[in-house]
Amino acid sequence: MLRRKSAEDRKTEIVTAVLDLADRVGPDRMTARKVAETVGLSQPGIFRHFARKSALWLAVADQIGVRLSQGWAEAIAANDRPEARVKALILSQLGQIEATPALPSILFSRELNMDNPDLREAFGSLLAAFHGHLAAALGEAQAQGSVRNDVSPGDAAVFLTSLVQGLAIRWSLGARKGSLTEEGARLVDVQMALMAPDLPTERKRT
Amino acid sequence: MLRRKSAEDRKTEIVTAVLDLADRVGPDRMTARKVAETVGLSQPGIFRHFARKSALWLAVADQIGVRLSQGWAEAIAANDRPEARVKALILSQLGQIEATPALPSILFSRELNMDNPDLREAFGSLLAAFHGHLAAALGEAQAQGSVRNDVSPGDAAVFLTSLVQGLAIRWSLGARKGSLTEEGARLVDVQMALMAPDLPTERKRT
DNA sequence: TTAGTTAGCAAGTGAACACTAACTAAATTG
DNA sequence: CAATTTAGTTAGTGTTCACTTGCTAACTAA
Repeated sequence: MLRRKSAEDRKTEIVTAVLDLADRVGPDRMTARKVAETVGLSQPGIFRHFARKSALWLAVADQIGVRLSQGWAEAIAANDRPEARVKALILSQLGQIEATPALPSILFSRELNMDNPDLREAFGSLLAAFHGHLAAALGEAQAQGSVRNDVSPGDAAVFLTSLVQGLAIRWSLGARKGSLTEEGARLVDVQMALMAPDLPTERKRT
Repeated sequence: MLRRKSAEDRKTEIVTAVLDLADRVGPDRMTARKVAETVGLSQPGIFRHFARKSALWLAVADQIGVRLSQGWAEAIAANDRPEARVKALILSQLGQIEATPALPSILFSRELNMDNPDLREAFGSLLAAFHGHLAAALGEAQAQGSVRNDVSPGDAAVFLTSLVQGLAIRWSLGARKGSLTEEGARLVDVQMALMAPDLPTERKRT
């Protein structure tokens, strides 16, 4: 009558359901009951796989971490020029947010900020890693002269990570109309142009 | 025996307590019970003043709106030069966040995003107003030649509001070490320098 | 002084939550 | 094919929540 799945399959199924619910009803309204309904189990069935809710969240963070890191690795591997790497990193991040819209709200969930220090640390490390990748690429770009040297790579990375977060907020509050990645691509280009050394076309002929 | 306060006084007292609690325990953990304890009332006493929790939140949004708008007005009035106005606007905003650290988390609270559309709209308007003030000042700055004209005022405003939000996130996740306004002042200067027209000192002599 | 208003209370209600206990039946393994 | 393991169940516990009911006592105005 009832198909039983392997624990491994169920776990990933549950994690997916959590991300879906975290988006649809909010991270702190994601209850065991709702997860159970979406995967077709009884409510206590969830706790068969994750003894506590916090463990469930950590599994979610783990999966997100894997996905983000993969995206970064691809962005880095696929681009020789460091400026192209910077842009690819940001587009990858925006793409992940678009595909997993719960991401920003998890970052501000009560679960992360108040109840689950491990979850908080997991996301903190992810953000730091992203910042690190960006700063590294920006440093290289600067070394080879494609970025002005009156801005530190760290500061430039702050501008760009902030841009990602700011865009995500605008996109979220604005009912998610339009493409996040398209708008992001345009604005990254503008910001990179601001950080580019003086171009001949822009240089005033004195 | 028990001092009774006027409803008006109590209301502002309650709103203040909410902001305090929203910071200390998180917006979605701010319960009527805790509010009652901090103002020294019984739990149902809260509902004497605010029939529903959502009404309480709207009162909070109202007070925040007043405070933010005042800050913007002062920043605009106190600065003749539009670039100075831009910086003052941002520092005002960062100051408000530092003084009311619950602000960013309210922006991502379940209450705002899921339960209370009016609250969501109230904050949406505030963000739009801030963006508008910034864009206006940037447009003026551009008109008088103190901002490059290869970036639109709207895009520039997005960069700067994003910077505010990005800094707030970093500050929040980083356990709020250091001064948000100081770091913000430094980075605004850097970004404004990026957006400044070519300076003689930076212009390469061809 | 007295009548009306209103800020407060104690007690309770029903719903939702995370999680437990005790059991069952499907899958796996010897 | 039996023995064991394990993914699932139903039923329930204690807690917390927003909010209600019905009352009292403190202010206020005639």
